[in-house]
Amino acid sequence: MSIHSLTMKQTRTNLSDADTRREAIIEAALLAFADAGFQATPVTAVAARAGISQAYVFKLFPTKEELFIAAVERCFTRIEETLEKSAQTVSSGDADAMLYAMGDGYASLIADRSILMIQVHAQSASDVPAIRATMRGGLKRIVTYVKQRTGASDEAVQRFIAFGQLCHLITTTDIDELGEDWARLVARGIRHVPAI
Amino acid sequence: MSIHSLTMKQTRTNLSDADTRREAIIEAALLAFADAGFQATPVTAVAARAGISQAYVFKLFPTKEELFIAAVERCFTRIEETLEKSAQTVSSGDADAMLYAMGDGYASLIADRSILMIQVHAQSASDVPAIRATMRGGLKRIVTYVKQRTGASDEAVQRFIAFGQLCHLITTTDIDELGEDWARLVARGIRHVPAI
DNA sequence: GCCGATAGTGAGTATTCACTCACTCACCAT
DNA sequence: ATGGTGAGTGAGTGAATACTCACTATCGGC
Repeated sequence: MSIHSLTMKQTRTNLSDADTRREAIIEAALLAFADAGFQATPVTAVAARAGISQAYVFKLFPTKEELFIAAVERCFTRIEETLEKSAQTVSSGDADAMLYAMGDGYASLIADRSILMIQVHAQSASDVPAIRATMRGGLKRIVTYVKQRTGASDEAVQRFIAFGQLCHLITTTDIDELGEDWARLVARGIRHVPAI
Repeated sequence: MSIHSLTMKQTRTNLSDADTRREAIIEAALLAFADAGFQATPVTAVAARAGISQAYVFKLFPTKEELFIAAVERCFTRIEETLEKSAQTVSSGDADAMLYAMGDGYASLIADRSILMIQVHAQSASDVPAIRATMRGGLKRIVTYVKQRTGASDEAVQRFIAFGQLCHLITTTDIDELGEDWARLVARGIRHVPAI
């Protein structure tokens, strides 16, 4: 695929249209699957969002599973980009400050829910081997990246991941919109950047 | 319903009473839904597990949604029971020791995966309002129970919940069966009681 | 023995959806 | 102009499945 686009590059003035379409479809899939999950989202919903016929989606992604996996992979890529951006706002010495900044960055990334929900849905669909493998791969990327980039202790990194998961629980249950004491306890210290 | 079963209690032969069947169905639902989630589990699977016709399952639980919710509720009940049992093994003064014991108890409860997976699936299906409400109710029960019973600080209770969520991630991705460094970092200190 | 009620089911129906296929169209090199 | 290639689609198909209904079986009480 990449070889193909490379060899084509000289003869074509325009970039390959199929790759552009793939992009559009992945972005549409990210949003569509985030809404209702792997099983409950028909690929017609993805196609409609991308403004493309369902048949062509299947030509580019032969199965719904591959389509979903592409969306999950994209989600992890976006998380890494966000963490890196946060890291750059902090001097490279202070591990805790960098972890904190990354936490902030992640909190605002998931403010629009789709990045968060894709992960929750992928976790739920992880009885499908390829999906579980993708989740494992994504987690590995993030953990090793955070550990190396911040140089924080194992405990701190583990805590970082654990509180990320807590964010997911808070959002899926909507408890941050609840005024009750127990809810404030759970959501304490979790930052919110309201979605625009 | 309970009045009825009381008056009927003396007599029985071939047919069982509806409450017994409800019980059997909820237990079957717990296992069946844990396998594949709300959307991907047909209620025929629940019926088959309970050894009952699908039509009768629908007579007792008018919609699949209600059936799933019953399973989720049962899951939270079982968690509470387990936490209480753990609490009783520890003297009532030491909040940290009690939280620790509860963590242990929870870890062995979710060793068989079904209690854990139901929660993950429920989280994923939480765009269904009634399911989200059930999750919120269950979380409320657990948080308020743990806080009151242990008397631990808000921070400690929040951490307890966060690391529970981390357990879910570890299990769904199977990373505890991985020898790699990053995986050990994430799973460090999480206890495992192997399923029998 | 029969009656009223409760337990229980076989055989549907209507719909949704993953995936397929035969086809058209736009473009470009010869 | 022509033929070849890749982008793109309309119209299916077959299987799965949530839910229904008309029906039978079993029971306790009289």
